[in-house]
Amino acid sequence: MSSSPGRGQYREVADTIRASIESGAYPRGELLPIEEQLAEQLGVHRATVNKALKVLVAEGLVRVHRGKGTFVSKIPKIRRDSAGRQRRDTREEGQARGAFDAELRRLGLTARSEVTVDQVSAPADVAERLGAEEGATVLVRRRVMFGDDEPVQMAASYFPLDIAAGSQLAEVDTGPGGAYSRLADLGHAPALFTEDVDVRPPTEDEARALRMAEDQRVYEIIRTAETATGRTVEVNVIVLPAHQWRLRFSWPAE
Amino acid sequence: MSSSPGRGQYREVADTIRASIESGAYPRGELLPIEEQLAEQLGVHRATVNKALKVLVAEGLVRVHRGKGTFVSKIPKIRRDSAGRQRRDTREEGQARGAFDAELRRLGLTARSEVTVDQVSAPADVAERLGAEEGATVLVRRRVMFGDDEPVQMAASYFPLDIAAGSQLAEVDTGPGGAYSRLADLGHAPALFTEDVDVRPPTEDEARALRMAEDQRVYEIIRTAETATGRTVEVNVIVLPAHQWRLRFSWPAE
DNA sequence: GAGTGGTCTAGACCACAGA
DNA sequence: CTGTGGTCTAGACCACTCG
Repeated sequence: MSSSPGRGQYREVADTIRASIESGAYPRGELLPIEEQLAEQLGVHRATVNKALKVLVAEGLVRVHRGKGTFVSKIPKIRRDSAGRQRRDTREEGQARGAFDAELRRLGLTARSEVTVDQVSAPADVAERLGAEEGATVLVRRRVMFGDDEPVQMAASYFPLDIAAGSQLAEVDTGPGGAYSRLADLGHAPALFTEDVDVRPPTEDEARALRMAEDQRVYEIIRTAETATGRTVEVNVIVLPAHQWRLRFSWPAE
Repeated sequence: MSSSPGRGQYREVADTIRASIESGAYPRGELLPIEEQLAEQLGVHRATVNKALKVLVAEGLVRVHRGKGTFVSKIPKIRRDSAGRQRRDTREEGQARGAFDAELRRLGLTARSEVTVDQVSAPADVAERLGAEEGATVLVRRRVMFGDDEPVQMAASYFPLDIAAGSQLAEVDTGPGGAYSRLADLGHAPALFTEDVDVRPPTEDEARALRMAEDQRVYEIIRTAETATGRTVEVNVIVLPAHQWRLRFSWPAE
């Protein structure tokens, strides 16, 4: 490794390894050489290689399994289209679910998700958005979504009990058209969606559940659905590994 | 520093320093003690403090000026509302500009921006979105926005020459209502907006211009404006330090 | 030139995975 | 038990800022 164009030898090491990966020297899902070996090949100390690999981890290009080694990532960028034309096309079996499955099919991955339904005391910010009192009991539908058995999304969707209790929203399968169709059936059809998007390091729980490193980032998307009368009938907290997703929004002018 | 709850002593060090900042021990804009001193106070090596500070930099809580020291950040989260109700309220002097000024006023910061106008050969992705040939000449309006003299946004807005050449879009000041009003005057009123949102490490240029560290992230937002006839009349590439911004989108159901 | 952060090497020890 | 990455200390040198 000669001297540096930018600063930081580790950046140059990162560039070299990135180039190797992109040239196909290490295919998707394959193991990289161990750090010690890379260090020797490149003529630097292992700590420098370690730092370089963290750059690539941050970019989402590689994935480290401690004790096993460093792998080239399998998952390409997943697209999420929040509103607009594509939504309608993929609406067969319910909003997010149908779109997610279609998108993963497009990428050649197998989609799977795990759903649980519970009643919990609403977190403060959720309660506030629902216009409920802090600590009020609400229905929560939690979903973890996988692509080829790697977790790619966590979501927790909250509904007011007076609407959701005893309805199909409290069942694992919400039926045709998904949760929004059920809300409509119940006389609370959403008329306006709002999403607040934030980017932050994952919490420790999130890092574990989504198999992320601490120097990666997640999108935290908080979606609210309001009826025409202005009542908020759903708050959905969605957490996505930022390096795996691209978001799309569209809306009419004026 | 005793043993760790999570792993990594540097995380604990980061927590300690974060707590000090949040308790007000180090006010906004003030210098932290130097790394050597923090290391001594906390009984760890300087390299460990350095790593801990990188965590706080990643979160946007502190800002490092090499050779000067480490400061507590001055800029709180800035909100950007892409569509929906708030847009109309703040539309006095043109879209983004008016909303940006209003938001910074709300935060008690002084807004300023620098605009340049040029004709350039369109980058490949911009050309594609504009439906132009690669390398076609287009008009570009570049803007850097500041809050209290810290850069908080870069944007490059591209227009087809056949629409923009010789119009007020080629002037530094686009006049009342901003660029979209001028497009409307010219018979190309935008009817549909689309934004693609991505998160990535800053390029070296971006890191310099936005005074960011390499382990921070930017939002890259690519906005396109289409007329009712389906022609794309603007492509705007917006780069924001991710830790400084929260994005909001809203749209009607169906 | 002195102060301050950024990085590198060297070597050690720890934690986790798998045979 | 061995292999692999994660981190820590120690000490050094460099780059940038400011007087």
